[in-house]
Amino acid sequence: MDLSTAPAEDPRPDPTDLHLRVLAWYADHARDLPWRRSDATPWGVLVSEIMLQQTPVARVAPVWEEWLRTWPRPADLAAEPAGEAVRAWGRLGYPRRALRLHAAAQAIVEQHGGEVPSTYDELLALPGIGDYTAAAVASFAYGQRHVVLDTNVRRVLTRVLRGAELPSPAVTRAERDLATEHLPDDDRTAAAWAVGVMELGALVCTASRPSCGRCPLADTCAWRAAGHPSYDGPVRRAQTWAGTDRQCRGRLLDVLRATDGPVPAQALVGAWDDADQRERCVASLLDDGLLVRLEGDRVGLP
DNA sequence: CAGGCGTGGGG
DNA sequence: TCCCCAAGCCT
Repeated sequence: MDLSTAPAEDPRPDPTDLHLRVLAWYADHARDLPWRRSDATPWGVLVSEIMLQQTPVARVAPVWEEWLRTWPRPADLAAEPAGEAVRAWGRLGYPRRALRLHAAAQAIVEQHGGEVPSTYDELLALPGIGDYTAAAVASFAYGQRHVVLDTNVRRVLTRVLRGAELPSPAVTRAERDLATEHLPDDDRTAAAWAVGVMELGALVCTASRPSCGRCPLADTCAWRAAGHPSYDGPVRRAQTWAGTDRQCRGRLLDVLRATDGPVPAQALVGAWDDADQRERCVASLLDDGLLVRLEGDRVGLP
């Protein structure tokens, strides 16, 4: 290559080049996920995004299929008691998401005529929908241009553009600015870029053991060029599990999911030995609305 | 804003 | 076995 006529070297890769590489890679390697099919509705996309918050694709897929079969439109879910959503949620984890999705369906019916709203601000106002999910639905379901910053996108951009292994625990202003600078200008390309970078992070540029040999951005990746330096930022405290309220709440709710209707409060005793903790968790589940107390000293799903 | 909130699979 | 998660949100 003749460098004598090349322009001054820009250490940063050309955004358009990144876009083309990611779009081409996605066209060849994207997974055929049900919520990406051409017949998927905005409601289907929204449901998938809520379910995928902290839960792997493999476990979401079958529940999503059944959910959409049962409640193909927001109004179908909104007409049900919230407990039916909690029951159908099964073992996806974080069941408060089921409650919020049900509440979102009701808000969609009451405030948006039963149609999933298309603007970021309207989506953000729905229960259970934060910055990421609002941007994702607006982008994936409605083809709009938004900065979609999930853990996958953050990791890819951090590696390729900043040369670090992992992003900081919380999104910084500089990180968001960087993502914005690299967003394609037009809606269509920006939406394709968002889903493409996410997929690249999920399949190739993974948190552990990334497959740089299969990465379309390998030869422009700052992290790879730097020799894959290890993460040196603040360490997020490892989450304990055994004996926590989270485990206790899960056990308690599992009793209700396993039966059709309400159960005597006494039926929860076998689910957790520590009586104090059990009562505290029952109280918190009641407070969250995941559990309701009924007459005759019984408890049930809402 | 740090901490709470489920679950089951893989290294 | 034990540890680390996996497309965050809310307070």
